[in-house]
Amino acid sequence: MSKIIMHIDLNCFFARAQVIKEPELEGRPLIIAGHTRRGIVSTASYEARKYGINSAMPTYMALKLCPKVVIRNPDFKLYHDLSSKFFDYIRRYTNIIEITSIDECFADMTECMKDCKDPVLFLKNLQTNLFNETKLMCSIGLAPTKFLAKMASDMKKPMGITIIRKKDIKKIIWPLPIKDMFGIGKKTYPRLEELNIKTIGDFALDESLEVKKILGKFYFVLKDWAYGKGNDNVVVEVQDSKSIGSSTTFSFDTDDYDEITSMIYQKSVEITEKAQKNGKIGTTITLNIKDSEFTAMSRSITLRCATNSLDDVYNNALKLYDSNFSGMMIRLVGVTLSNLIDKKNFYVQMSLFDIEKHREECQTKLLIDELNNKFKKKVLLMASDLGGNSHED
DNA sequence: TCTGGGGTCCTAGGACCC
DNA sequence: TCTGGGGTCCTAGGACCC
Repeated sequence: MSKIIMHIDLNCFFARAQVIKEPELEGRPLIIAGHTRRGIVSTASYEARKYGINSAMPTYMALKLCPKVVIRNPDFKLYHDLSSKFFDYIRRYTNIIEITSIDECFADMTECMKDCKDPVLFLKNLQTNLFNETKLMCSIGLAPTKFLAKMASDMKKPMGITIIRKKDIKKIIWPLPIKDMFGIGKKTYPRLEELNIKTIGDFALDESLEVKKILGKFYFVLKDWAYGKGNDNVVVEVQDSKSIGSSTTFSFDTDDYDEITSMIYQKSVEITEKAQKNGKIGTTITLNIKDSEFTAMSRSITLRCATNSLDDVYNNALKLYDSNFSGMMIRLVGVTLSNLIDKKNFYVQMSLFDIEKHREECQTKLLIDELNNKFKKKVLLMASDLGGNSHED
């Protein structure tokens, strides 16, 4: 017996949220965008899209296409509040919901729709009631797997409802262009098209080694998806974040040491404050750089002891900058803390030996190399204590 | 006036250990 | 003696998603 999985996605969420806040913007071309030299469009209202404006387009280009477009900066507090209302609303139907981003989720509707005679009417009511209560618009997909539900919700916007049954896969999913398949992005689809894979159906039927090579182990996942055999397990638990990062693009590329390092400091402050607030510590500090040619680079260091102290993060990020990128013209700089664990689990992750010998260092800014050297010496000492027996394979 | 910012996951190569 | 093989961790880059 297959499950009934719903995917529900808020239509132009950021733009819609702005209209809810400023109702006089209803019906006008509106973009949520950074209004700076290098700003880009985050979301465009349907009225703005009529002018050819799209997400990820530079703001100046949007202005060129539609000089009277209304521009608003993102308001994440507003989005967060509306997003909570949205998920609370869905929970009235089922508690089995998996939140995949601020404006979309999967819901396992198997129980709540098991005796439903008219699923379209049921979903229409869900959609209309959400609109009446919150003024949020959504598109809904219903299918036996998460992949199919996601594809279904994408098919009609705004306020669409699409149901895909297993027997309809070849009719509804297979004719879609391969670039519309979830998981196939702008780098991969041209390569597949070159191999004559133009639609999802072409991919489903293809057996060639070249395609396998392009997709790696993802190939088998996608293949399952295309045949309706994908994952139908809606996972409720919020998974712990694995990294916390922050980056900024300079208005003008720069090689100014003070400007760059003070930005690295600022980024370090942001991520350590967030980590501290969330009770997270991490071992790996990464410095992200984009140069004038838009080439992304990164350098990282993994510490012996997890940390979220500003000193640790900033000093290591600075060291990575000094030794790799100093003097280079830079467009963007970012700092990321990863390999995160909960601070309360910290001591579980370390042996007693580590803690006793290095309690002090772990809380300050001792680097992995220094620690490693100490460990090596200690290990050698221990080995000689044991009579110097060493194992050879 | 060309191209934001927050993430996740995968890959490939190297170091190191046994 | 021209030199295995498995496992783990780390690094850097890349693709994708919202």
